[in-house]
Amino acid sequence: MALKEELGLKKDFASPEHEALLSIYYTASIMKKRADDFFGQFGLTDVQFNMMNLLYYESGKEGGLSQAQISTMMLVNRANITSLVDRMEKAEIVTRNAHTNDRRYNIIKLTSKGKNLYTKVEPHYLKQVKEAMAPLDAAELKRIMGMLEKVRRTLRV
Amino acid sequence: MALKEELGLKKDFASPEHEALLSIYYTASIMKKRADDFFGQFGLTDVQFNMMNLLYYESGKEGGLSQAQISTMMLVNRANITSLVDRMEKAEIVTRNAHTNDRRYNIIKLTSKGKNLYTKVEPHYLKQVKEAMAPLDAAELKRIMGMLEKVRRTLRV
DNA sequence: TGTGTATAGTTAATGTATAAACAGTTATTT
DNA sequence: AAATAACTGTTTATACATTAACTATACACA
Repeated sequence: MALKEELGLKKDFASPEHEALLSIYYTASIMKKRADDFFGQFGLTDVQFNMMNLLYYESGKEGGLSQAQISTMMLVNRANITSLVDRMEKAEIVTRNAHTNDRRYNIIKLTSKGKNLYTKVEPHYLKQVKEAMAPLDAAELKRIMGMLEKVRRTLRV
Repeated sequence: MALKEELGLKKDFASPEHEALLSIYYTASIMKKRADDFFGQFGLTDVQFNMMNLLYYESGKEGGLSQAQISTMMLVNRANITSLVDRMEKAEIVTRNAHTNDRRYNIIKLTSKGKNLYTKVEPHYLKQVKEAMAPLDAAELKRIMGMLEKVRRTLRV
């Protein structure tokens, strides 16, 4: 069933370009809903898990990341990170400490509770990801990533 | 530049499936930001324009749509539509009237101001869409839509 | 005829996103 | 050294997303 039917529309899309753009948009929207449902089981949101992933794998020699670094890697405004860290600090998943040399920075780190939760959830998450993308074979995965990269390059200009 | 470099990550993605999923997610996120910037010129958001599009092209014999119909076509919870219509009613873009036969329904219609604004913005929007998707030729557009459709089918189950 | 069920819309609590304005800290420049 | 610029994080106002609980209305059927 094509997007038009999935949304219950009567009118055709204005152009193949429009249909493709909306396909990307709505597919991402459905993926996000599924991810949020999944992470809800563990008391997390998809955004929170994403931040935990960054802290787990991308931490620098400080053993953590600044809020600005996190916002760059998540492609969101840094104002977001303030409240996101607030919530996760309250849940005892991360700590927030001033950088010793440069007091402009907060260094965010996973607590041991946060690390344990991350390693517990990650394998289940990666299994879900494989299942979600199962209809695409290796060549298709490569092709779709290439096409999306070209689109992003155009959008970034 | 691949996604890993775009986000400034050190570690590789866990699998091609994971990278592809995040490619879809982040591409949609960048598209949304661009759309919101674009519609901001006209005092609109992307979500508001999307609703105007539905009212313009998908209205039934009532000459409008119910909030439940709108929420279905936008793939969002109906609770969203209450405040969305509130804001657009305030901006005099739409009207909200009780259905005469079934008073459970609100019928949402574009005002003449809303229609004028829609027809003014639409051609510029469609031009932007063509530009954004220009790096993909007709065959690629078809291919990416087919792949995304397969993914959605798996996610919906 | 009345009772239970389904549907539409609203509200409240919560999470995430933006932009703009601000304070504090550090870097640069003259 | 003092002035300026750049950067980090926070706050506020606004928009949009969810779920759960609620009211009102309509329908189905015993």
